[in-house]
Amino acid sequence: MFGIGALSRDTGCHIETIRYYEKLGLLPEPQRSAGGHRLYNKTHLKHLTFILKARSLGFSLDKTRELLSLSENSNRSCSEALMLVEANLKTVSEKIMELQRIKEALLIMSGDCKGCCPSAKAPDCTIVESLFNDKNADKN
Amino acid sequence: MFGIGALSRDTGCHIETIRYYEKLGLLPEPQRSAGGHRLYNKTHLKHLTFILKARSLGFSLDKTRELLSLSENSNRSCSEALMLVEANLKTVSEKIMELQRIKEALLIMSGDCKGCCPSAKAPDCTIVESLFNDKNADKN
DNA sequence: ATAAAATCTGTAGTTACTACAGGTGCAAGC
DNA sequence: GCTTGCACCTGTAGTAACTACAGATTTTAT
Repeated sequence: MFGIGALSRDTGCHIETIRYYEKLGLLPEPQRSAGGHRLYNKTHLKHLTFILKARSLGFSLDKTRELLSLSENSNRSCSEALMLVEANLKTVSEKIMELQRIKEALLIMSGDCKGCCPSAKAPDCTIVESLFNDKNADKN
Repeated sequence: MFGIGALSRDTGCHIETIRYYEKLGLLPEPQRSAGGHRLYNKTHLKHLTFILKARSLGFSLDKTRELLSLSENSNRSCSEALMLVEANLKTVSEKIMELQRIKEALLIMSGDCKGCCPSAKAPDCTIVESLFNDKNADKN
């Protein structure tokens, strides 16, 4: 049995975050000392590690909750886990593509500016000018 | 002179978002009709387009505010704009790398699972098991 | 016994919006 | 001139995933 400070140190997860996960029902409520302090065991440690790992793989807390429930429920199928992973893979791939598009555009802006910088005044900078140019702007 | 609905239609930006940008001071306060409705002109349209384009390039609203102020201030230098672009480029590149790390890991998980799925029960799925494995978990 | 450190609860702040609720303005048709 | 219906108004609360307090209490160490 150990306190929240030890759990925080062992996992690298902030104390506030641990309490937050408990409030959301991701982490089971631990025992309490006579004075009301939380007392954890190794199961909690495993549980929290699972959450942190899922989070580090880009799963939302909702999806993480789903994964946790799969890990505890023998009458659910492995294919549900696969579906969650593949949905996340799709989201992540899309984000990468969007960021790559952004990166390309920024590289062009930065390259163009090398020619006008630092002699130009800011309002005449090619960067600023290209932002007034409405081509390619996202329409939300 | 046109109303907020027309500005919204022309830019693809939600009415609520336009009001939100005004509240944040990103968009100058427009004139009002006798009854209090906002009345915009072409300058507002250009301004909002600038904001949307910056946003579509991954700039935060704070950085967008900076870019706007550069666009209006002749005694600021072009190099400030370049610095903003390059800082954003760095952020975007880092995000891409992080997402690629995640994508690799998810691909491995999904590949490993193909062998156990769909016969296994969820708690024994290689995906679930690998999440209990604390190697490589982010420590916040 | 007392001081210091750890922990407690609860609320508010962060980013960039979105979604109401409940009220008023405005323009068109009759 | 009146009514109807849509556009617009303000203000508040909700979203995700936390973080940062304030102010009180408990635990631990001397």
